[in-house]
Amino acid sequence: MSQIKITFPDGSVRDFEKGVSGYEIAQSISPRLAAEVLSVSVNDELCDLRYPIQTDAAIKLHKWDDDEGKRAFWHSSSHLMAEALEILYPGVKFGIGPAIENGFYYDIDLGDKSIAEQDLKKIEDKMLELARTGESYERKDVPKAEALEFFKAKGDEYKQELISELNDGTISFYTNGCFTDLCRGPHIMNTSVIKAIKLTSIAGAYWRGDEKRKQLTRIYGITFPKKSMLDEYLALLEEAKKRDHRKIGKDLELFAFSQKVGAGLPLWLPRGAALRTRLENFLRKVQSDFGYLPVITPHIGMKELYVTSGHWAKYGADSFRPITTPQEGEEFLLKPMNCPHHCEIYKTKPRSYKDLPIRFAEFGTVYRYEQSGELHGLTRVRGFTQDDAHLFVRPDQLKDEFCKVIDIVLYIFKTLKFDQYTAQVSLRDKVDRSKYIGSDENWERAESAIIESAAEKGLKTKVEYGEAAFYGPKLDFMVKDAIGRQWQLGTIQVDYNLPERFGLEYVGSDNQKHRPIMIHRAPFGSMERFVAVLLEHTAGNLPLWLTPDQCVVLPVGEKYVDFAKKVCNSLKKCEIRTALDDRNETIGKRIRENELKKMPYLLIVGEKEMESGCVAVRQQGSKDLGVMKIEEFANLIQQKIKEELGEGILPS
RNA sequence: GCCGAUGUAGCUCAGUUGGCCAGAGCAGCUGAUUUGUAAUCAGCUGGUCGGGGGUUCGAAUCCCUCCAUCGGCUCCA
Repeated sequence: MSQIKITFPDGSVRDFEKGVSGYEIAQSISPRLAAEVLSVSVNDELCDLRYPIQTDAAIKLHKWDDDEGKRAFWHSSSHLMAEALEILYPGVKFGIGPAIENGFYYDIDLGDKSIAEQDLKKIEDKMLELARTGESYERKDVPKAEALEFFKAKGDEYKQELISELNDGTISFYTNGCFTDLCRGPHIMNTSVIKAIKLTSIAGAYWRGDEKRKQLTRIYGITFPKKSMLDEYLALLEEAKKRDHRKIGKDLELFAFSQKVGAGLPLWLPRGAALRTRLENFLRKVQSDFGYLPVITPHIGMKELYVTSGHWAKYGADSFRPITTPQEGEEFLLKPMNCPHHCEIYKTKPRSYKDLPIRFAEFGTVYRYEQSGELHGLTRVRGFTQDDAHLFVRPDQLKDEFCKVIDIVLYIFKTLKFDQYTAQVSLRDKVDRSKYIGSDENWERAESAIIESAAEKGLKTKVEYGEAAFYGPKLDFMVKDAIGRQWQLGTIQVDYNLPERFGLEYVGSDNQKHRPIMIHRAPFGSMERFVAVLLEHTAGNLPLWLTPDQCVVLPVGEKYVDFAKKVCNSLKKCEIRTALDDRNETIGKRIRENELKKMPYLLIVGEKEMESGCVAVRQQGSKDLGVMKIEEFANLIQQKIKEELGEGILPS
C-alpha cells in the first residue's frame, strides 16, 4: 500500500494511504472535526471531502468559519432548494444557483406558472424535510455529449447553453436525491447538516444578466448549521435596518422627499443642509490648499454642448428631455455633468504651459433621469450635487496630479473613519469596445496612468473590466452600507477624449500648440450619497464637527432658565453649536428626547450649577462626565473636534 | 424599465373573511404641574384609508390602472 505525504496549514506533515479523502483525514484528527468540516482545499484547489487524494499534497480543511466552508454549504443549499422546487413545481427549468456573500440564490424559469412570497414557506418546509433525510451529494464526471443529452431530454435549454460553452472533459454533475445538476462543485457531504433555512426574497433576474434576454425568477435564501445562527442573522438584519440612512434622515430631520416635487429629488431640511454645508466647507478648505480654483456654472446648457462632449449620443435618449424655448429650434439640457461647462471655462483664454495644471472646482448640481426602479434614498437620486473638479494638466504632470487627488480622497476617508473601502480600477470591457469613445492609444495611456499612480500611492486595488466611463478609465473608491451593499463614493478619472472634442489647447515651451489631459474627480462622489453612507456608518452619531447641534442646555426647572441662556451664550461665543431645551417638560423626558435625537452632549443646570457657574455634562449614550466649569466644557469640545479633524492635509 | 412586495393621522402601527359616523400610542394644541439624568396628568385637534376608475344596496377591505416606496435584476456620464 503506497503512502502519500499530506501537509497541513501549520506546516506539519503526516503520512496517509494513497487515495485518502479529506473527510478521512479529518476523521483521523478528531470526530468533532469530521462532523464540522464542509470542504477541503487540495493544493489550493477546492474539492469535495470525498475526493481521493492520490499524490503528496498540501491541504486545508474548511469549516463554517472559513468562507470556503460557507460557500460549499450555501452552494449545496441552492441545490437542495432546486430539488424542492423540482418536486413542488414539476417541469421547472434551472439557470444558475451560486453561493453569494450571504446565502445563495437560484434562477429558475417556471414557464407560465409564477411564484409569490407566500409560497416560500412551502419551499422552505420541503427543503427541511429533504435535508433531514440526509441525502448525499454525489459527483459524476460526464462527457459533454452525454451532459447535453441529459438536459435536452429534461428540456432545460439554460443548462444546455451553459454546457455548450464548456470543454469536454471538464464537465461534472452533482446529484442530491432526485435532483441532478450541472456543477463544478465542491459540495458538502450530505444535507443533514443544513438545520435552519430562510428563503428571503424573490426577484426577477435577466438570464446571464442581459436585459434583452428572458427574465427568470430568482429566489434568494440563506441556511445555517444551527437554528440559533439563523436567529442571530435575522436579528443582525433588524439592527442594520436601524442604521438605514432613510430612517435616520427622517428621524433626525435631515432630508425628505416629496411625491409632488418628484421621485429621486431630495429636499435638504435645515439640519441636513447645515451638515452638508459643513462637509462642503471642509473640502473647500482642502481644495483651496491644493490650488483648486472655485468656479460656478449654470444648471442648464445648450444641447450642442453635449453633442460636442458625446454625452448626448450616449445618454440623450434616456435623459430628462431637452428644454425648449419660444425660439424655434432652441434646446437646452439640464446639466447631467459639469465637465463640458468647465471645458468652456478653460477655453475663455489662451493657456500657456506655465499656467498648468489648472484645477476648476465646483459643487455642481446635476440631473440624471435614473430608471425608476433604481432610485434609492439618497444613494441613487435624480438630482444631486457632485463635489466636482476638473484638472487640466500637461502629460508630465499627470501622474503627480493624480496622486495628489488620491491623497485628498484618502484624507477624507481617514478623517471620517471610512477604513473599509475598496479601491477599484475600472477599465474598459475586454471584448466589447463599442461603448467607448477615443483611440486605443489614449485609452492605454490613461489606464496605465491610473494603475501606476495607484501603485505609487501603495493602494491595494481591484481591477474591474467593463466598469470604465465611456470616455475614460477610473479609480473608484467603494464603501459598503449598513447591509453590505457597495456604493461608489470617490472617483478619479483620466480623460484624453474631452480635451480633443472641445479642442482644448495650451502653448508649450516650444511655442507649439499642445493638448492638455483632463482629470475628473469627486472625492465624496456626491454630497447625497456621501451623507447617506456616512449616516449608515455612524448610525446617525455624527462626529462632533459635523453634527447640527453639539450640545443642548437643559435647565432643571423654570428658575434656572436665565442661567441656562447665559450658558448658551457663553458657549456660542466659543463657537460651540448650542441648543436650549427649556420646554415645560420633565427633565427626564427632555433627556430622553435629546438622547433619541443623538445630541452629543446634554448640559443639565440647576441650583448647584447656577451657584458654582458649572454645567453637569452627560455624553450621548448615558455617560455621566460629571460637573465642570463652562470654559472647561468648551475646551473639551474644542479638543475633541481637533482630534476628529486631525492634522489636516497640505500637498506634499 | 423588469420581477416580487408594500402604501390607513406628522411618526409607529391596529382594523382576518366587504356592513353602523375608521381606531391606538407618540407628536401637535389647551390647561394643570416647575420638574435633578431615557416618557407627569387631563382634555382637544387631526385621516376624501396613495391618486383615478370599476364591481356592489354597501369598499380601507374585491378588480383594473397610474403614482410612490421597499427587496432584487438591468443601468449608473
